[in-house]
Amino acid sequence: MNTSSISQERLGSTFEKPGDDLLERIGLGVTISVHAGGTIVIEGDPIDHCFRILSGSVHLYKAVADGRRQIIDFLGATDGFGVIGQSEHACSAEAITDVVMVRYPRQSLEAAIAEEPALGQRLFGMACTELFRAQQRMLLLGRKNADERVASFLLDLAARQSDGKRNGTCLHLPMSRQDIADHLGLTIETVSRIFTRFKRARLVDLPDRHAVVLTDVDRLSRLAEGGLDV
Amino acid sequence: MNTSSISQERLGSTFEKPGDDLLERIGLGVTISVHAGGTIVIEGDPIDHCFRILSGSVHLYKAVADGRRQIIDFLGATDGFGVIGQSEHACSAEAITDVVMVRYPRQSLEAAIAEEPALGQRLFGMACTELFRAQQRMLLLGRKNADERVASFLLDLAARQSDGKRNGTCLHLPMSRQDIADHLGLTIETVSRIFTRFKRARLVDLPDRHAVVLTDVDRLSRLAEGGLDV
DNA sequence: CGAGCAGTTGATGAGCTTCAAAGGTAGTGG
DNA sequence: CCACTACCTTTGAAGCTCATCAACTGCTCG
Repeated sequence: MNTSSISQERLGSTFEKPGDDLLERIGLGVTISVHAGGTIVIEGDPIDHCFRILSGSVHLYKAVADGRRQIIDFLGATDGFGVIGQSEHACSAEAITDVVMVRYPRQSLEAAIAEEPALGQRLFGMACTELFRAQQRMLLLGRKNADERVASFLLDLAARQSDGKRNGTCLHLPMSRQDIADHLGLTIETVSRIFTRFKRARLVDLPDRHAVVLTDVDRLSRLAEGGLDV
Repeated sequence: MNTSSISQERLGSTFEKPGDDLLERIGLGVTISVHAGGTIVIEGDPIDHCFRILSGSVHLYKAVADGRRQIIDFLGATDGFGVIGQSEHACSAEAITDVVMVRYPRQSLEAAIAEEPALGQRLFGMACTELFRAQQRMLLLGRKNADERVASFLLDLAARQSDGKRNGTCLHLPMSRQDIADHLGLTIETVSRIFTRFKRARLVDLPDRHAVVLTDVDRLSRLAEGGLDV
């Protein structure tokens, strides 16, 4: 796996979100670069480090022996993974694009938490948010049809990425159609067909393969909840 | 909702698992009884209390407007729910059987955590375990077929309920077939058919509707991972 | 310019759902 | 104690959604 190159630099002040000063103050992170397609951790690895993304996109996934995989989540700048409180990584992590991130030795992080309870609370909050998202997605995977899944996916992306879900919002999709399929429990063909159908129905616009413009958020929302057909 | 009756008693010493002494020591719980079928909390309710089950079974679920629902998890004795760190309950909770549980006022619990960091760490650990289970189930819902889902479900139950997955282990299923279906993203008919097929294939025995005896854990395990047909 | 990969589109089919009905089980009241 | 009722579960037949297989398009990069 020669896709990752480690550059031993002290963490600068690249963080933006509230609470990040906590992580910054510790000053124990090391920045790492991983090229697109590179593997960061593998499911079952012992958790020696936690990661925090500075730029680029990552996906977390679980796989079955015969090649099927389920993408658990897509992560972007300021997101972290490697939940301490477990001994092994529950998911594999792979870079979708070139990625720069900070790596924290697990033990140092745990020591920092012991000294600074607010940091522990923040990590607890992050775990709760992840849990909430996971539960949403169980509903999606267990009980929504293909159209509802794709609509939900787009709205979820919008909620996380831009400042709100408004008509005209342009989403950046760093991941491939296959990634989206593996996230939604569908096949690449089904995802592709639904994208074009959504476009014909003027729900979205597709300027290029990595961009989606939401043109009718209202109908998309109703569609995501099962109250509409296309 | 006249299904719940509150009996104001101080919490005794009914806990068993490690770490429970922490909760016990606080001494702020109030025991509550809920009859089978009774609703405990509804998705979206503000989180005023956290709960811990003493006896009986509960399920957590999320619903879509048109009646579809996804059961997020089944809970039994010593399990808790009502994750603090969120403002609203992410799921509804309903009693499957008559249930006795302890109710903790959220604020008191948060105060207790501030005084006793070990308690916070324990809750953090519980959230991480739930997250891990949620991720497992996303793989199940997104990428496993019906047979694999049912096999995985039985093995998961076995791992939680008894002391290990051995041939001859007898599982108690307090929930209905409909509940199982809503947990696995299937219909009640499909679940029923698979149960009888598993029985014919001598993977399990079904003495009555609320009991399953695992008669071939090996094959069941291979089946759950997709390495086998029935 | 051509090779190769990602995505789209079409035709067919499998797996699960839906609809329908019978069989069991538990709970109720005479 | 037994019959009656209501619900849960099982079983069967038909239908639909999405997967699979296959061919084609278009973009990217050497």
